[in-house]
Amino acid sequence: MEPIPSEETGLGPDTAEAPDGEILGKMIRDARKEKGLTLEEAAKAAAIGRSTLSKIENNQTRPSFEIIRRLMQTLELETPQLFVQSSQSGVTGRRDFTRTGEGEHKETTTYDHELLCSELTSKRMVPYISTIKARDVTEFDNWVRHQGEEFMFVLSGELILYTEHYRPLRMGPGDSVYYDSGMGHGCVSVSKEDARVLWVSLEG
Amino acid sequence: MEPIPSEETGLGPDTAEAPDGEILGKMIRDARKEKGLTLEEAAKAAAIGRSTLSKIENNQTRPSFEIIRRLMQTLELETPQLFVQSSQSGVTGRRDFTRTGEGEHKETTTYDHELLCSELTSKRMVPYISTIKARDVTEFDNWVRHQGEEFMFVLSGELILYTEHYRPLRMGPGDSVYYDSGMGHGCVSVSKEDARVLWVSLEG
DNA sequence: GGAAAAAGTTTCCTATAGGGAACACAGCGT
DNA sequence: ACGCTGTGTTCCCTATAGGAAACTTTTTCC
Repeated sequence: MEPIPSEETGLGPDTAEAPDGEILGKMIRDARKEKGLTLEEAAKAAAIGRSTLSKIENNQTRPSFEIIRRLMQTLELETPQLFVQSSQSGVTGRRDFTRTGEGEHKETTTYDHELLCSELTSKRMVPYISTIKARDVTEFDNWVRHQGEEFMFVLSGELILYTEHYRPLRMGPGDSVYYDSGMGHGCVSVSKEDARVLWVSLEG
Repeated sequence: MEPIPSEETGLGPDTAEAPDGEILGKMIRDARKEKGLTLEEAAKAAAIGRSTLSKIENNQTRPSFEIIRRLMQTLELETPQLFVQSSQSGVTGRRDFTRTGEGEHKETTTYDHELLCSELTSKRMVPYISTIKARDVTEFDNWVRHQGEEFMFVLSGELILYTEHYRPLRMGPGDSVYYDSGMGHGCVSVSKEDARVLWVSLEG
């Protein structure tokens, strides 16, 4: 296995071609198979015809919204992924790689943040690793809050997550939490060492 | 103030209810008015007929999925809105904790996915840990693609990320990558052991 | 292997989606 | 009043979605 040269950050070629609706059928078939249903079963559950479903899966028809809606429910498909090919995303056709430890750093008194991508403007999510410095805190005072959603995953150390309206939550490596970042929140490392967490933040 | 939920898992009503015939038209008309478009303008922008749009708004037809998709794009309607009424801003004031290893599992031949939250409907991002099973692959065949953006962080193992239009990218623990998930992509573990990665996916 | 059952596809027909164009109905200015 | 323009609705026709059943393929079981 030959070594593959590392490269990049940012730019890639445009994905000029638009993935057409051919994908819809495949997605539905995959979803059905995933649930282990036959055409008959799925069709019945969705109150549509067996043949109709077959045609949809083979992209031989342009199903009505109503039909798709019913299928979505029975197949428990996540809605937005059905709406392929809209893409107003800034990252279209891009890949942005960050080698461990090489992200841009930003330090405060309690945190050391390492940004895990090279630029932010084209991206909707913001991924970074934070080192939470060990310190003694009795009273938690310094709430952070910013409109949006946030996902946090503990890489190492032990920490306590403070969240408004909730009891403090003690977390260890591998634990994770998803929360409304509009709530006040903040972390304290409770281990002797610093704690490291991966954060992914989504505005809005 | 809301009583604080004592347990940390499972929140959000799972209303997969869809707008029935009556509502769909109204939602679309409202959205169009909101943007200050006339039937003519909206129809043209969505590449559909003026009369068709009129009928849809008056619930005099059962539009095809394709038509609705186009309308959604031009009217910039939030997708789930069309399927789920009620419960907007899903995670507001919520926290959803997952203890390590206790997420819901979903297994395929190449992956073992562990979902890092208890439910998805209220959330915009999807966090999960995937174990990429070690296997021998010469020809990479099975592209995954789904509209949106994705962030991936390698927890352990060595793997190669395949991305359309890019050279394969070899990654190790701590490395991460942010990419357009609409590009075909997929991973292969190149270590003897399985590789583990943290994924955060954002649709749309 | 062969028969039977199950799963999936194709055929056929009817109801209707979708678009063009005619129609209706405002406002607005002269 | 009168056109005139811009907006939304209705009519009409063609293409096709959707379902029942016929047909084909795959799987299962003896």
